[in-house]
Amino acid sequence: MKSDKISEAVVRRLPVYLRYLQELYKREVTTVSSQELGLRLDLNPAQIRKDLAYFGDFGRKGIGYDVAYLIDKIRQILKLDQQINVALVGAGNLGHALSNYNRYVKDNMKIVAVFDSQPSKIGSNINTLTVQPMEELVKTVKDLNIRIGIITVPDSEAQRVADYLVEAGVEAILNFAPIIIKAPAHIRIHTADFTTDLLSLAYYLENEAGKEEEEDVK
Amino acid sequence: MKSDKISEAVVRRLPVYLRYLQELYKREVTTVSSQELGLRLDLNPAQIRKDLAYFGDFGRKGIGYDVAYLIDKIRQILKLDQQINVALVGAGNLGHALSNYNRYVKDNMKIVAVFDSQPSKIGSNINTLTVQPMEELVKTVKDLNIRIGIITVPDSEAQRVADYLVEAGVEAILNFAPIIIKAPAHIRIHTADFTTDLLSLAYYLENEAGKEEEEDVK
DNA sequence: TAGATTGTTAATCGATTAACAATC
DNA sequence: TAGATTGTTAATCGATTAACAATC
Repeated sequence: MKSDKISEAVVRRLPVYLRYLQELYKREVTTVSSQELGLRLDLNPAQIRKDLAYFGDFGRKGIGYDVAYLIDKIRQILKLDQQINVALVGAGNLGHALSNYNRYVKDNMKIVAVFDSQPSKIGSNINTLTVQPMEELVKTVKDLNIRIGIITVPDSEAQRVADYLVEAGVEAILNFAPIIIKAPAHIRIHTADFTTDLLSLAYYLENEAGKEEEEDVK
Repeated sequence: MKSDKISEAVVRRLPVYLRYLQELYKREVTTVSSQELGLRLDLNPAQIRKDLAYFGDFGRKGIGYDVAYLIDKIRQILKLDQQINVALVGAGNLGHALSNYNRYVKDNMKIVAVFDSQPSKIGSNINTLTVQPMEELVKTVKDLNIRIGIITVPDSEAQRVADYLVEAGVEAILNFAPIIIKAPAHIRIHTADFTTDLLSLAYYLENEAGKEEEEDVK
């Protein structure tokens, strides 16, 4: 077991492991090897073993990993052994889509409040939650011990919403607006920007037949 | 100018550059340095210069980059100088959210068809598009020259939908289902999995005060 | 000319992978 | 015991950053 600083790449693979382990658990598979995990998750088995070894000796030589035990351990590492309350800011289509994930997430992460600035949205219901006005954000975040904020507002509002969330004491932000948000260093920000994913896909398309690229001659 | 194989990391930064350049263009800024770009985008200026230099000598020493010219060049690199047709499979909330992005995307990437397997959804309208049954996917993709597919169906259907898309001749897939999809090597797949983003955020939260971690003694 | 900034090489840093002793 | 598989070290690979000559 080591205790270096864990790299972000490692941390981002943990939820991937967790998800597949949960699937195995449902299928009543009790043991799994790094080999099998790697095959299914398109990862190098050595990498998986190394990732897990950062946090402890979870496996058994000659046997593999106990599925239930490893699930427990990863949930502890990710701090998902306690309920983590989340605020969703922006009650548009994307906000709706995200709030639906509440039911799937058996992972103790729960959206407990939804905010929007549009008067037409305020007071309406999303699943079991009522959309609150932005003015209540700071108070509600404090009252409900909300620790993570999700931003699904238009780009132009994203930075302002981030500032509110920080003011309210949130520790981390998941930002869906395709802009770089600035916040104090102790706030963890992940940007979930699918326009980047989509546009970068285009690079890998075949060039259309018949289309000559004249300027590449040089 | 080089012509090595360009790494994925580089390609994924191109849309980020493009977006900010477009913002500068709208603000009628004509020239920008790697310094300024780096500051705004939280990237090392040397990295930005290097990224761009893979594709050509776009800047001018002592001056910087011409905004309009660089926008043009990046759009060419990303093949966004031609219209790229996209199919959306899954007309749920997430699908709705994505289809809205059509209007923002002045980038020639356009969702031109929407599919779903649920009878209740088929025939309904999303913006200007009518939801089609899955059975029409292969034919429509061919007829409309659709080159990219976006998957926003439940996990359990995602692999099957991917298979359809591949059969129909799509060249790339953006997958929102949190599973690893298998496809032939020539198909480019990007996974946009925000549950991973969200769960990994939890790792960076402070440990709750008063909570002793007994098992870390060892 | 002096100041600014690129394009590019070399140095550094970090992440992935291979290999294997330990051991179930 | 023989086979399997971990945990970990060493080797490799790749990406980022620093530095600077070229030049606008």
